Order: sequence, then structure tokens, then C-alpha cells
Amino acid sequence: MKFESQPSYSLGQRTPATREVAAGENSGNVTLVSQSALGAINRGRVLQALYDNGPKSRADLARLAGVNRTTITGIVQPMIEDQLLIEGDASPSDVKGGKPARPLYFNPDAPMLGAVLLLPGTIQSCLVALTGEIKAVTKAEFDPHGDTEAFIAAMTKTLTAALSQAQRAPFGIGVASAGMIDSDKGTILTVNLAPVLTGLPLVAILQERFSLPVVIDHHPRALLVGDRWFGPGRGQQNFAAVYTGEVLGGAFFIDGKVYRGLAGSGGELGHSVVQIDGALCNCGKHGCWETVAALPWLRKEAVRMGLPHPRSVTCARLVKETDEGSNAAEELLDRYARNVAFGIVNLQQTLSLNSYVLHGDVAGGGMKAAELIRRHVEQLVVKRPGQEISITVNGIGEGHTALRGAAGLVLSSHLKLVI
Amino acid sequence: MKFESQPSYSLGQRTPATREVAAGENSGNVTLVSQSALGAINRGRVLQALYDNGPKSRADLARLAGVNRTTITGIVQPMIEDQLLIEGDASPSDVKGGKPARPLYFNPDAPMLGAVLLLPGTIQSCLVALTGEIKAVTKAEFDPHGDTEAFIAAMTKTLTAALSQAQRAPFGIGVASAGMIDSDKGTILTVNLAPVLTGLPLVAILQERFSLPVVIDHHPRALLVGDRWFGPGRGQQNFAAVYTGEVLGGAFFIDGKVYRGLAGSGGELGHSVVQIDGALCNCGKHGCWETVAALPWLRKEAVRMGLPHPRSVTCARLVKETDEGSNAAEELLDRYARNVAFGIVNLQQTLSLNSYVLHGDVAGGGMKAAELIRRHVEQLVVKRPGQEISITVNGIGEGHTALRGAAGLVLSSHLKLVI
DNA sequence: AGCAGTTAGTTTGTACCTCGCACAAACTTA
DNA sequence: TAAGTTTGTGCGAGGTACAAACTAACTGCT
Repeated sequence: MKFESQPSYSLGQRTPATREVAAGENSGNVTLVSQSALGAINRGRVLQALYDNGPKSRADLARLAGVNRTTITGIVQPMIEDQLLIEGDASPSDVKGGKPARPLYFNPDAPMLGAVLLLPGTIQSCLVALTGEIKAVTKAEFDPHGDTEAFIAAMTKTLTAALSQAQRAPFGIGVASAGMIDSDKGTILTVNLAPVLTGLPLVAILQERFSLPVVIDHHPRALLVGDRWFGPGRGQQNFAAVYTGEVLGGAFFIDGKVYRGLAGSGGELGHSVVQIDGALCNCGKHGCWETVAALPWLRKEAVRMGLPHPRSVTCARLVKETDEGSNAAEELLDRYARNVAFGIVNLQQTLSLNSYVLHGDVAGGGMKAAELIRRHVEQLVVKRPGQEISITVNGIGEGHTALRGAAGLVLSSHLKLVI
Repeated sequence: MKFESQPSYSLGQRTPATREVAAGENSGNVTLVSQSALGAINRGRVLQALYDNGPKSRADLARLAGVNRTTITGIVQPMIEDQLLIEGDASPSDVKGGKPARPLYFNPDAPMLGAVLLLPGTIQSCLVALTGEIKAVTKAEFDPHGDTEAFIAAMTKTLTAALSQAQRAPFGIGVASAGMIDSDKGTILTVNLAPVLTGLPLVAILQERFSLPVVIDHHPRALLVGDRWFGPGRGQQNFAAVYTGEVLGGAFFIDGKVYRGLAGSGGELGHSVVQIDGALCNCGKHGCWETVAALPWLRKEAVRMGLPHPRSVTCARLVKETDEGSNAAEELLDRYARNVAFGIVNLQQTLSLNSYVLHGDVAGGGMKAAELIRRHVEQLVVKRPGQEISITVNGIGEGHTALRGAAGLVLSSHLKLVI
């Protein structure tokens, strides 16, 4: 599957090959900013400003970035000609007098992004427009213990089905996967619940079949980017996404960049220790955060406390039952919130990001759960004067946030160059 | 106190005033890289490469950074003329044939950096050469509960004494301080053991008196920069510094940059929780890492176990007594190492930096303590294939590492622009 | 000794980017 | 209708990195 008509400008490094050439034999630890890279960087930042702030005029963008208006014109003009951006009609502005500003926004028909969400047993592929719209969703299932070839065939088939509905070449393909991912090498290291994926060099495989830039990252990082793009993290420079469910995970947005850690292994929070010599964890260690703040703990406690249908209890149900007056539910919910809070406290003491977006089970508990957790965090953290800690939930269907995030991963990896 | 003869080129933003002008009314979250900033950025990176790798020829630097040789010439030539760098004699190289390379290195007589280490009751000021040499150390004491004016007078006096021995204007002044620091605003928030410092806007005060760029940061961050500059972190792009003693603290070097967190509050690791509902901490919470891995814990346990002179026990002494065959010392040392390891494990699970430099009490235990801790970390961390975790100690007199780090803070804040 | 080959560093010209200035377009206010 | 304001656009200036071509200095072979 090949596409034509690449845009006349570059959004950054468009293919891994280009990247290798650009980096050359640069084995050192210094990278200078080259003249040509500068253009790509600034183009990327202007686009990001448009993501973050919505439609803006050239003059607004110039003010926002502290640069000359002419600079913005020079950057956006080719993008308008290339139909990536659209110049809207002059809108009635709030300022008096003067030529009315013409807002710039993303062309809904601009090149889209391929996105894949890979969870044990299921593949979800789609196209994501720069406006965040999700199109051409195709799903497939695979045998987690089956044959690699069969999985690759299923993967290729759904992705082809989704991508073929694009009119112009997508900018790239982003894959969000459960499990342990090496995002540098582009391989899946291990997925406990889907051994067929173990060691799969998925990026190389997809790159070869689709001739597009491909990025893979783990699920929480996709949620983070989804938050940043169209969720509560929009426009923020520092925040963390935290996922709770059967397992716990997290990802960080630091100083305007997605944090990966070496080989993309940052954010494996589930196995940070909050209880030395505590309960045994799946990983073989004791007292991991996952042993006190994930669903298995919640359900075990529900059994112990004699709650109704304890094996299927969720945060959402606890909130509902609390509202209906169940003291037992309220008590368990509070303990759950407190246990979740400990992990956030440790993050806060370490990175001091001040802003946390919750996903997964606790997100089902909505604002009430978030507020409960926030209160525990406030109590447990060492306060600094004037410091406010924000805890929000992203309740949008998880699949959508992760898919948007997977798409955003491609984009951000090509916009935010490592400089 | 004023200096003359500024260099003809700029190493970045030389004064806060310039910075404000440069940022303009940029209240947004986007910053484009301007053409002129590009030069400053690359100049800074070349200098950093020289720090990291020691004397290098232009050609080597070009290869290291993946840029053209002519670019390096253009960058270093003004610095040589300005006597910041010196071009060494052609040295016999290992390659056969060709014109011999001429190494570039820092002029020991180049402008130096002012550095201050502020601990409860004591002030230490000095000059630090770009070669790392520490000169003109002057010390003073102050009453931690005394008068603010008296403190400022003492501070100004020692710093003036140190700076007056410089022949050219220092690049700036770096302050490393105990306690909670707001490095954005340049103020000391609180120092538990020195109330006189509470709320002191030290950066503004020093900037006014010395007309130089001034940077303040907390003690562990200075240690980090000291490590990065002349310690085990030299040339590394990702590592953490961890300080243990009466209190615990840390700082991170991430992707080639010092991590600060909002208002410089990142790295307050002592109060991350490793034992839910554990022992009561000074901060009023329970189960902080500080309650199980700092000196007070160690000494309390030494008392409990009946070790000799338990109130003055240190890691160094435990190592010595272990070597001499004391089983009790060996057992306590191992438990101490394990407790320290938990904090490092949590860092590793969160940020995945893979490299840790220890300071303070555990550093006194030398390689033996480091190896013990490393073994515990290896056992407690979720291993990824091929992942190696390095734990080292920086045993150099703490004052020196912190002072060098304080100096480095100024330099790095002026070299590594936020771009 | 002399020449080819190799590497270091410089000179020169080119391409690219941002900025400041001047100006037209479009709108408001008096 | 005139003055004032804001947006957006040419155009030249200044600064930066790069490529090509050159000189300088050294090695190894004949």
C-alpha cells in the first residue's frame, strides 16, 4: 500500500531512514541544532499551538510565541497552500477597530493519522483526523496464544481496511499496546496476557508493509497523549496520566514533551513499592502499588467485607452504592481512593507535576472519585506554599482516548524533534 | 562590585533583564526558536561537549555533534580570541597520517563562576574555574535563628571576599541551599534548621549587589550538577543523584537537562511513601522513605541491636565493622542498604534512568555499600531484557561537589536555553 | 628525496531563517 | 469623510549552518 503527494514542506523527520541520515554517525551525546531543523521545529510548534489553543489568527500566534507576525505568515502559508490548514472567514473579534483577524484551523480533510490499539486478544485500527475525529474504525480479534503469522495477517488486514479509506497519505501510524514496550527499538517486549506478541518487532513490520513512519508505545503513554491532545491535558506543559484497572501504569508529560525514559520504560508505576514486605504481587515482589490500588485488591476486599457481587465491583459501582447510602461501599471507596492516592503522592514528591489525569477503573468513578483521591493526596503530600494539585478524570471511552493518543504519538514524535 | 570586559559573544541570556526582554509578553505555552538564539544554543552545546569529553579537536567535536567542521570553527574561534578556550599544541594522535589535531580546552584563567553552599549555620563561598578547580574559598557562620540583615551582611561579605579574587567578571553566581527552594522565583521557602532564611528572596538580593546572573537551587540538585560536571555523571544524559543523611533528597538529569519540576520542587524524595501507615515522620505523615533510610533510623536500629556507640553510627563505620567481622554490623548494613534500595527502585520504576549516584552517608560506605544497594535494587526492580542498573558513589568531599554543582547550575542555566 | 594519501582547519559562496520596516487592506470611531 | 487601529504581506538586512574547494601538516611507500 503506497500513497502519493507528500506535502511540500517537512513536518520533521518523516521516515526513520531520514532520521538515520540526519543523525549520521553521531554516536556522541551532543546534538547541535541545524539551520534546516530549526524550520521544522518551529513549524511543529506552531501546529502544536494550534492544537493547544484552537483556531487562532496569525497575529495571535505571533503574540503567543513571541515572534514576528511575518514569521508566522512564512510558516503557515505553505501549510495553507498544502491544504493542511484552512484560513477561516474574518470573525467579529472582541477588539475594537482594525482589520478583523482570520482564524487558522486544521483542515478536516487534511492527511490523517493511522492509529492502532492493541490489547490482549483485540486489535482496533482507525484513522484520526487532525481535528481529533475518529474515522474508519475496524476491529479484529486474535488468539493471544496463537501463531505470529496469523496475528500479523490480522493486523495488516484491519490496518489496511482503515488506511484505505484515507484520501491522502497519512502522516504515519501510531500503535498503542498493552504490556512492556521498547519504544526505541519499536518492539513489544512482553505482554503477559498475549504471549504471541512477545518480542515482536512491530514497527519494522508495519513500516515495511505501509511505507509510513510507525511509532509504538505503551498504553498509558497513548492515554497521556490523548489527554494532551483533546482531553484534560490540553495546552498543559506538565501533567501525568495514571491508569488503573487490572494493572496500574502511568505516563508523564514534562516540559512540553512526552517522557519516555530509556527504551521507553518510564512510567511502570504499578511495581513501585508502597508497602515494604507487603502483599505478594504478580511480579514476584512484595508491596507493589498494584497490590493495593488495582481491581484485584478492590475485589478481594469487597469479598472480605461481604459486599454484594464482589467479583464484579468497580469504582463506578462503589460511587453509585455510596450515593445510595451504603456505608460499606463508602468505606471501601475511601480506602481505595487513599491507596490510589499513595502512588500519586509518590509521583508528586518525585516529579512535582501538580496535575494528574486518571483513566481506567477510577475514571469510572467520575468527579466524585477524583475529589476523594485529591483530598487524600492533599493530606499525604508535603505542601509548598501556593501549590495546587489538580486531579481530573478522563471519562471518554478509553478506546477513543488511546486511539487519539496513538495518533498523536506519531505526530508528536515528528513535531517535537529532539533538540 | 562591578566588572568590565564582557566577552564579545553571548553564552546565552546573560542577565535576567535580558531574559525578560527576550521572552517579551510571551505568556503562552509556545516558544519558537529564533535564529539568533540558535547560535547561543549551539555555542552552549559545544562547550558542554568539551566539559563532557575533555579536550577535543574541532574535527572531533564536529564528528561528535554530527555537524560540519566549519561550523565548529565558527563557534570556537571567537572563544579562542576571547581566551575562554585555548588551542593546545598538536598532539601525537592515534590515527596515522594527516595533519595532527589541535585539542581545545578551557583556559584556566578564563572567567570563573561564583559558588555558594548554604547549610544551616554556615556559608561557604568560592570561585570555580571552568576546569573545575576551586579557588578562594571563604567561610562564614551565621545564627540560624538570628537577624535577616545580619545574615545578608555575612553572606555579602564572604561572597565579596571570594569574588574579588577573580580577574575577570565571573559568568554568574550559583547558590546551593538546604531546605525547600523555589528556584523559579529565586527564593528560599523554608529551611527547618535555619528559620532566618525562610522566605528570603536571595537571588534578587545578590543580583542587585553583584550585578551578575544568580541562580539558586536545592542541595541535591547542586550535587547532581557536580556529578554531571566532574563526577560519575560526566557525559551521561540520564542519571539521578540521591543524597542520604539526616534527610533524604534527590535530583534528576533527564535527557541532557537538569530536571526541576514546577517551581523547582521535584526530587523531594524523602517524603515519598514506602510503607503505608508506617513509622511517623518529621513531616507528620507516616511511612516516608526518610523514616527507614536516613541516619535517624539507622541510629535507632543500632541502639535497638546494641551496637557500640550507636548514636554516632554511620554507613562508613558499618562497612568497617563488617569487614572486621561484626555480624550485627553486617546485618544492619544490609537492612540499611535494602531500605535505601526501595527508594531507588521506585525512582527506577518511575523514570527508568538506570544510573544512580549516591551522596551523603551511604557514599561514606564506598563501593561496598553501593554494591550492596545495587544487589537489592536488582532484586526488587522489574527487569527488562538487557537493562543494566548502575549505582555509584561520589566520595569527594561533599562541599566540593556541591560547590562545583552550584557553579555548574549557573553555567547550565545559561548554556541550555529552554527551547 | 619525492610523491601519493590522509586528516585538520580555513576560505568562500550559498541557502535558509527570522526580523524590522513599510505598506495595503479592512474595520471602528468621531 | 478623516483619523486611528489592527491584520496580513513584500522586501531587504543580518545571522547561521553547510558544501565545496583550498592550504597545512603529517605518514608511508618508492
